[in-house]
Amino acid sequence: MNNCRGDWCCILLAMKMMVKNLVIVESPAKAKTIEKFLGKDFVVKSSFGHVRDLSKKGLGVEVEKGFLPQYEISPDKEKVIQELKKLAKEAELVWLASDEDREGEAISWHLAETLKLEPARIRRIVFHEITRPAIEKAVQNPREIDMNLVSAQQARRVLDRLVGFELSPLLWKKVKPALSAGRVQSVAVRLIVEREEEINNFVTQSQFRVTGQFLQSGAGNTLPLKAEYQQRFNREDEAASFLGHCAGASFRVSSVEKKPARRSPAPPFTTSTLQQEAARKLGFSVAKTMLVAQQLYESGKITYMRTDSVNLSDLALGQAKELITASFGERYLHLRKYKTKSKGAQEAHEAIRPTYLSNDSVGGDASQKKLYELIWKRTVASQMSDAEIERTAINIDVSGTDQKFVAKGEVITFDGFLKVYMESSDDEPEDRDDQKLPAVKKGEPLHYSSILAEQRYTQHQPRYSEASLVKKMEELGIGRPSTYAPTISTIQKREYVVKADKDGQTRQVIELTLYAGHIARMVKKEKSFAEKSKLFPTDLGILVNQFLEQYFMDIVDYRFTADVEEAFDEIASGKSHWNKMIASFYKKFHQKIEETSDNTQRFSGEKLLGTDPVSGKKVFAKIGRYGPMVQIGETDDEGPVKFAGLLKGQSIATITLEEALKLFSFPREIGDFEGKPMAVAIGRFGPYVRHNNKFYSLTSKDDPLRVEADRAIEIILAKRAKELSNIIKKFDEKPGLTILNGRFGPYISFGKENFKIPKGQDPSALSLADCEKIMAAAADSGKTKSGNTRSGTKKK
DNA sequence: CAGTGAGCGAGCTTCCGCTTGACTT
Repeated sequence: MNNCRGDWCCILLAMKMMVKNLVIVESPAKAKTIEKFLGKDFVVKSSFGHVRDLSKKGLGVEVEKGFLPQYEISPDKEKVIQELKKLAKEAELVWLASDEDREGEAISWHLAETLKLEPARIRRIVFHEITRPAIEKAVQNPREIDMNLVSAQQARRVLDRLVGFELSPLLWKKVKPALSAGRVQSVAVRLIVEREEEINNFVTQSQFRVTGQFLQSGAGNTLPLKAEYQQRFNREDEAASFLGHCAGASFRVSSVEKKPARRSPAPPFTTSTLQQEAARKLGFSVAKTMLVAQQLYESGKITYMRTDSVNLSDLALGQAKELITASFGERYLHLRKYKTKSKGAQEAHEAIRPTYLSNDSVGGDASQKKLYELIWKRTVASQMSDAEIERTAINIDVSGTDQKFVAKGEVITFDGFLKVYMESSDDEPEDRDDQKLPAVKKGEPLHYSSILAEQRYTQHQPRYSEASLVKKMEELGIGRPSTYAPTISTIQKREYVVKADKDGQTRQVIELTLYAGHIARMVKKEKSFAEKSKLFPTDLGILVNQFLEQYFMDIVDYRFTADVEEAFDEIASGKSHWNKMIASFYKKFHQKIEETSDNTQRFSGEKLLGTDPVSGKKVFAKIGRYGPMVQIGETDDEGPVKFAGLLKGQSIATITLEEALKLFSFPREIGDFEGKPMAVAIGRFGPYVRHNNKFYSLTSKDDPLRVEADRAIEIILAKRAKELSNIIKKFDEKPGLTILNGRFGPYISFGKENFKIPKGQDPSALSLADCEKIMAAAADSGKTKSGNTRSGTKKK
């Protein structure tokens, strides 16, 4: 509550309180909770994560001095450090309570260094759950900072910096400026590129699947029995001849098999599984899930949302026991301790769970409610009994063949955890075996009502969604709960990957139906499954991946992270020195960087498309400084080389000579409007219409090659109307000054400058004098602001 | 915001992990 607004206030506060014990944790929400447990001799503050990092200038590592890291206080942490320094000075003991993992240990060490704490005043404590007994136990068992673990973190940090800051500039030089590469992101891109290659190389095959509807021969009022023949046919004539055989065959139940089965609940949520389920069940992007989870965490509704642990505290288990017994009864209770399966897991926190399981819903917006409910259900279900199922298989003999029809059914005899929650699957739900089966006896004759032979196509692997990519990365041990979402946004921001939909392709499906002794043939149209919000590699992503695979296979190898993690573990256990580990890696890596830098050409992915019929020059497609483009002619040719950028949706891999040549038709004159010519052209920010020296962007639905005058006029008029509707007020006395409605609310536009209108002022009621006052005030504060703000603030 | 792509050369871009606000033309 005591928000310090100025230095004097902090000093007064510190003098008044004379803090005996200062506890520092990573997260402010955690600090608030813990303070309640510890009593008034303890002040709990947060470091907001790491407080120092390698210098942003240059490598930030002095290679010659045994890879000595050059640490700097992160610009956005100066203020926190100031405050912590003051409190630490007063305190008798400083309790460093960052997480118990590699990064957490390093945070404690950086704090000790930055706050210049004498070792005697430091108490390092750890806890895995935010409960009173856990915190009290932690305070009773302080230890020292584990320098081996800190070394392992420095190795991790330095390795990532060396890889990222040596590879990226090489890409600027060889491929395109402002690109990036790194241990995590480059592998993520590679996964997507390789999946796309698999899909391109996939050859669809089809088979005929035969299913029959059978009836019992006695009273014709029983349930139909849907059964699948256990053999599939490759060719239509084979399927047809089998149906012909069935027309005259007899059918008999050869056996009925019943088997009990169980289904167990999924473990409580980790970051990765929460992202996957929220995507499947709620349609959330990975970023949205994290945003909403953060809101729930900050309002105290759920435990920490960046975790790789499936563990629940005893407190939570107790709540689950109480709730399940009271709501569903003893029989539904089955408390379990789950163990993580992912290899790199560091388990510094609990699984993601509701703070109070007795709240089965919370307030907040719709997204918060839905996500909370999902977490609640998953947590409760994880402590409930297995579902019990009876699986039945009815085998049906066909006279004259040795294969059988099999009807499968499933009956839930005890629902157990299914009463609350069922995990979804990424796979297409292929016919579920949940039909109700009639009671039949062994040896009983059956007859068919219809038998269908249906052409089925094999399907390529699905492309990755954000969430399924996270799942794969977790399996490979690449990235951490705190970086999954940012990594996915980075590879999209670099334009290595785009999120897009793909319509299914229509194809023909042959259906043969045996009904009342006759076979009917039908050809139906079917769409192969469409993909929504999937990750597709771009030309740039494919090219950069090709570059890295060609020259730096070691880095993009799927085992690279796993291998270096092993080396970090050696350091953490004191068996090896971090500088030596880094040195042995760097020698070979840096040599390869130099070699590639000196001895290779620009890497443009150039592809010859054919010859330009007009000039007779060669036409190429490649990646240029500004992205994918086509060019006519080479530098050695006579006359100038011509260039044109690719349109959205076009790719180097698929563009034809004809399509390439059309790109040189810009700017396209498309007639006059209000006495001035209009032209469609392609600019840095996409296709646009130019008219009377003004620019009007085309929408993504417009094809710049096809837009004609009527559509162009529509676009021009639409933009004019929109601009008009944004005008709140104009002043005849001062024509250059307008009050406008913008993305961030109302503002004053004057010449080329813009001024924000302070909150609480009605923009339509402002007089010219009011406007001038706002402008003068802004100019004033602008001056003082630029006087004392730090340079190098973060940009978007 | 707006038609770049040669070549010159200035100055810029970039990594992964830990954490939240600040504040936008």
